Amino acid sequence: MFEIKSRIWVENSEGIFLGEGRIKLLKAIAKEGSLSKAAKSMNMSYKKAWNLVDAINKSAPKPMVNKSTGGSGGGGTQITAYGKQKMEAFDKMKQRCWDFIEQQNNAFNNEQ
Amino acid sequence: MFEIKSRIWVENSEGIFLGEGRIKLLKAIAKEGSLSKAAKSMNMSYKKAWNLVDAINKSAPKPMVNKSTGGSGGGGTQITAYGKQKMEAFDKMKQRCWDFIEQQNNAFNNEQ
DNA sequence: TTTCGTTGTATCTTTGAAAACATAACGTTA
DNA sequence: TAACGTTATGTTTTCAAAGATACAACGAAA
Repeated sequence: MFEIKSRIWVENSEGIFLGEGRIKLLKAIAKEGSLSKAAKSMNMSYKKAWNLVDAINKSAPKPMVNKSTGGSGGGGTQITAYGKQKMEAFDKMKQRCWDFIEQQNNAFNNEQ
Repeated sequence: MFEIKSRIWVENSEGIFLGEGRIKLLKAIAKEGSLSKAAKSMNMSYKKAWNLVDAINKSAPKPMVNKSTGGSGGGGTQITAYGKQKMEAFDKMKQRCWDFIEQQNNAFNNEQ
């Protein structure tokens, strides 16, 4: 029995905007309140996480995160309202695609 | 304006069965009649092509290709009837998924 | 002004995948 | 049996991505 798998992401002219890994990181940032803690919670190096957020920023038409350096807690990173909206839009879109692809399993396995 | 991109492939318990690259190679084999010519036509090394076909064989429940070594033309590789059927099934399934994903572009770009 | 936990960068090392290279085995035909 | 163009397989090299390490900059609070 075969199973259809897929990867889905969103691009614009500036490059990749959101993908499954980036969404996972953004969710961790929203939960942890900082990029370094988010990276740690995912067992990802800080540098890799920083590069991902940097790439997101470069392709995003409006800021996805607010970063602050220094201050009482050392700083931190928050997701903007725009960022949250795009994250939700991605998740919904991905789910619709997954649901559709799931239906295709039967078609592929039964096709003569 | 964002664009949704995707990669789609088919697995079973033995590993990856068919993906977009494997389908492209199988089509070249069907056209050329040999693995080495197919690889050359795609600017792919023979070894890489051979490894791909080997992986396909290992996950396929029934033979996808008939290979012969030696003989008049040195041998060759043909796609079996089963192979052709699965290639078509994959292409149709992929097209349905792409059509659906294409529709999601608007939904993602317009979502508030 | 010292401390703290962040963000921001640079550099070096490791690792894994891809490519490049080399060569054996095969079987029909001449 | 020699030649040919395949398939089959092993070895080495190259290269880019990932990871590891180190350290500077920041700014509020004590």
